[in-house]
Amino acid sequence: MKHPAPTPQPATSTPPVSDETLREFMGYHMKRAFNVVQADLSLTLKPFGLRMLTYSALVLIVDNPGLSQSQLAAAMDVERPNLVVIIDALEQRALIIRERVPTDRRAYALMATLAGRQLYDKAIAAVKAHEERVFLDIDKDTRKTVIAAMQLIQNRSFGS
Amino acid sequence: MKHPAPTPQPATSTPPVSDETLREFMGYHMKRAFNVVQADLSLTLKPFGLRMLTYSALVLIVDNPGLSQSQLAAAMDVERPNLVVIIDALEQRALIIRERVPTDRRAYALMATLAGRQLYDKAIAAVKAHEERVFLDIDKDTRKTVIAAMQLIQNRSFGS
DNA sequence: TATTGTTATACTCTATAACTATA
DNA sequence: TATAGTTATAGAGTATAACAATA
Repeated sequence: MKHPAPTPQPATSTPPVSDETLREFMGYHMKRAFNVVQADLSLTLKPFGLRMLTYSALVLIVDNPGLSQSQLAAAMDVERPNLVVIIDALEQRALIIRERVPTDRRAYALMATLAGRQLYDKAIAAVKAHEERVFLDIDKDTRKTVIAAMQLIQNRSFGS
Repeated sequence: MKHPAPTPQPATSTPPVSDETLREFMGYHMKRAFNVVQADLSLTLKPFGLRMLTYSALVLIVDNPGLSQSQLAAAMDVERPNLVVIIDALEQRALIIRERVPTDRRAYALMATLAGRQLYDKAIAAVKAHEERVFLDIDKDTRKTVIAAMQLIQNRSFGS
């Protein structure tokens, strides 16, 4: 992602590149907007040593103490192998612990530590501020409309 | 991305994972929805041997014949080094050509070949069908609202 | 047999530094 | 000196196959 427009354009420049064909596609607008959101979210989480995925995993573990890695992978819509490094990162920083489930010794119960819960609080506050910043120009009703539309896309998800 | 819910859940299963905290964030809904769009777009483009980025590049080159790689990189919001492989892929399939600009022999003028323009037509038709499929449940007014919101996010983009 | 977590692997996307050839 | 394109490289995200331990 690039953040500002780096070239002040001397007014008598080459004609700008037309993206009118792509702008007819809603997916194109979604991608470009999400790039902006994602770039600012990354900057927001960096002081906490978190990335989008480690942040999401931490939040889900705090909110669902004892869940397994398989459950977490399903919730985050990532493959189990990719979750391993995410969990490793959180565990190495002692934000979460892996504890063997006595009734099923294949699985781990994931639980946040006190440090994990404290970081959760701080990170969530920062992400809320980030969203207020990024979505400042979008009024409450529009936000609800957007969220409802995003949920319709997910439900479509190609079972239904 | 996983597409259907793979486990029919025997009704007396473990409680589902709660993502209520994350669901308060619009960025979370944008990401999950875009994942669905992106997964279906990839499947849509695969028969044409295109990925999202090679498709976008092809469209912009057809629509802006003679543009330079720097201009294209700026339009696509990718770094110049990353564009090289994208352009290479299109050129190796003879969908576009690189032609030296006589007035500035550092730059290439990118132009689509006949095959490139023909693939452009087919790919755009397929992507339109893809969007009709994925956004079927979203009515016209809502689509306009969503697109307008996405554009507001991009304009925010952290110069302004 | 099936599932949990893991390793190994590979492909894509992204970002930076440094080079070359031109300007 | 600055820019266009390139190379090399590294970091992330994502996907599949195959394995050990356990069910």
